Amino acid sequence: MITLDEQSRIPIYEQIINEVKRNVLEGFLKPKDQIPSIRELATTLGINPNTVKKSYTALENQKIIQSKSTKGTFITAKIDQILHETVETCYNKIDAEIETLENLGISKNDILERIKVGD
Amino acid sequence: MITLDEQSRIPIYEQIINEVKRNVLEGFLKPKDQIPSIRELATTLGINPNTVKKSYTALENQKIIQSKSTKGTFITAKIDQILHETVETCYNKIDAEIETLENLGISKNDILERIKVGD
DNA sequence: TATTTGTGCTATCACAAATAGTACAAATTG
DNA sequence: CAATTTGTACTATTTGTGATAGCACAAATA
Repeated sequence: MITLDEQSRIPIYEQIINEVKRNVLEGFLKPKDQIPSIRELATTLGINPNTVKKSYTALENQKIIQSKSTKGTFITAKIDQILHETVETCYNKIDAEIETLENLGISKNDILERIKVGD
Repeated sequence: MITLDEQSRIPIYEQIINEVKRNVLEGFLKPKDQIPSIRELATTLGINPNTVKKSYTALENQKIIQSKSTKGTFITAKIDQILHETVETCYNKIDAEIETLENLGISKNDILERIKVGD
């Protein structure tokens, strides 16, 4: 299931890219699975087909999907392929925030304690 | 010192806002300190004065600076005023990334271990 | 034959960011 | 006094990106 966040600063076409990756990661999509056609997804999301096409082209360049003329578009990436980069990106963002907090004078122990208890 | 990241998706006027706050947080700027005039900062950064003005107006609305006609612009906020919101924002971002990682099947313990050793 | 698929292309719109330029009043400086 | 610098205010324009609109084509399918 692909959903969009209208408020986000992230453009729609990038959100679609992220959503497809998320669906693979969560096991909703597996290799050889067919994803919605450009026109169908555009209709579902209430957006223009060209916007979906832009996402699909990018995903194809990243070897995550493969489009076959007159057939449809299919998943090629395995979970592992996407997992690593996603996890790394997450940790990088966390590290950056921690660095900011440390620069504000907060000790790493305090930060870890606060993170441990959660929100 | 105010610097910009050309590549960032964050607009220049927002980057300036963040930079002023950062300088206060790091102790480079204190209450009553004068910050560069609109025209001067614009020249330094190689941008349009109107862009700087937009940032200063926003900062003034947030009670972080105060502009005095013909005098200049001055810091009013104390560190504490900005600290709380900044820290909260950081933790919120971290929490969001952790949630993503947990959704990918990584245990909180694993995440904390990875964070503990750092980058 | 009609439909659906991906693909490709051009043109256009919409919006926000940023720029350009001008002008004014008030204070400072020389 | 004259020149400069300050913030302020305003309009118009440019720019870049995202998104839309619309058309057309070839190939496979039903």
